[in-house]
Amino acid sequence: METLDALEALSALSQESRLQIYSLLVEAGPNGMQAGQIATALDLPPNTLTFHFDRLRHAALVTVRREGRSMIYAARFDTMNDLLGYLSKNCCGGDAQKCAPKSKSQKKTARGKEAAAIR
Amino acid sequence: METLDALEALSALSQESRLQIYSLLVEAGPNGMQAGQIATALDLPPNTLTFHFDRLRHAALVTVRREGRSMIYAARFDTMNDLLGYLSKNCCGGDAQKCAPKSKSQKKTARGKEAAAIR
DNA sequence: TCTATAGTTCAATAATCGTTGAACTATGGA
DNA sequence: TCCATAGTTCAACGATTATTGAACTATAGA
Repeated sequence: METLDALEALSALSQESRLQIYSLLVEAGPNGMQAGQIATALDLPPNTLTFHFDRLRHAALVTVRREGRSMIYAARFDTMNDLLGYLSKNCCGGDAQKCAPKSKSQKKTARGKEAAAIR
Repeated sequence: METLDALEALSALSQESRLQIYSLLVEAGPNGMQAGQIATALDLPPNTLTFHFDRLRHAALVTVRREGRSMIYAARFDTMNDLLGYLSKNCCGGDAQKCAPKSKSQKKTARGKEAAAIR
């Protein structure tokens, strides 16, 4: 995944309503969910919802298909997987240890340092 | 990690300059980097840089300490690790398979479906 | 003490983003 | 064909965000 794609995905997910929408769609699984169901669940007006869906769609985080009168949105798990890969690669360097949770003894040392640092 | 913390981290990383800053800091490792070095590397004025550092700091993605006249910023790997955990848990559901890359045969089927769907 | 270096703070501005209301399109059923 | 349901489009508005210039604070060295 390229930096610009990651940036679009991060932007799409960095908004409360959209993160909620996306979470619902992930729970719903590959079959997706009707737009109206999401509107009800999150109490969002239909035009606002369309706006957010568009952003998620442009970030390749969801797909849509029509089914009768309903639009069915579904999460694109492949993109989330790519994003996780990007963040792990570009934000943890080659060294996976850097991102790994610290062991207890290491944690203690780290805490001491952190306490001294300005946050 | 709570949803609101994840949202703050995602917002902090969803901006080009900040993602670049964070990447540099990750490369630099636990010892961090002088603010001035980052300013030079990314060609950003000092006040703009301070603004972005503040957002990264509030999202708990970096720490600062003073060293003589320089401010040394460093990535907080623990937070990135928490964010990856959050995204995996809340965005991949209990079923890690959902986020896992598809096998070749599955990919083919999936492509057919995707082609029919409106993006 | 004086000066240079390294960043921060603050107010102003421009750009982007999210929400809303009103009008519109698409589909299904009577 | 007419009506109801399900969403989309578009323009307008307010809120948030990023950038900039100018003034300021903190530290080091002469």
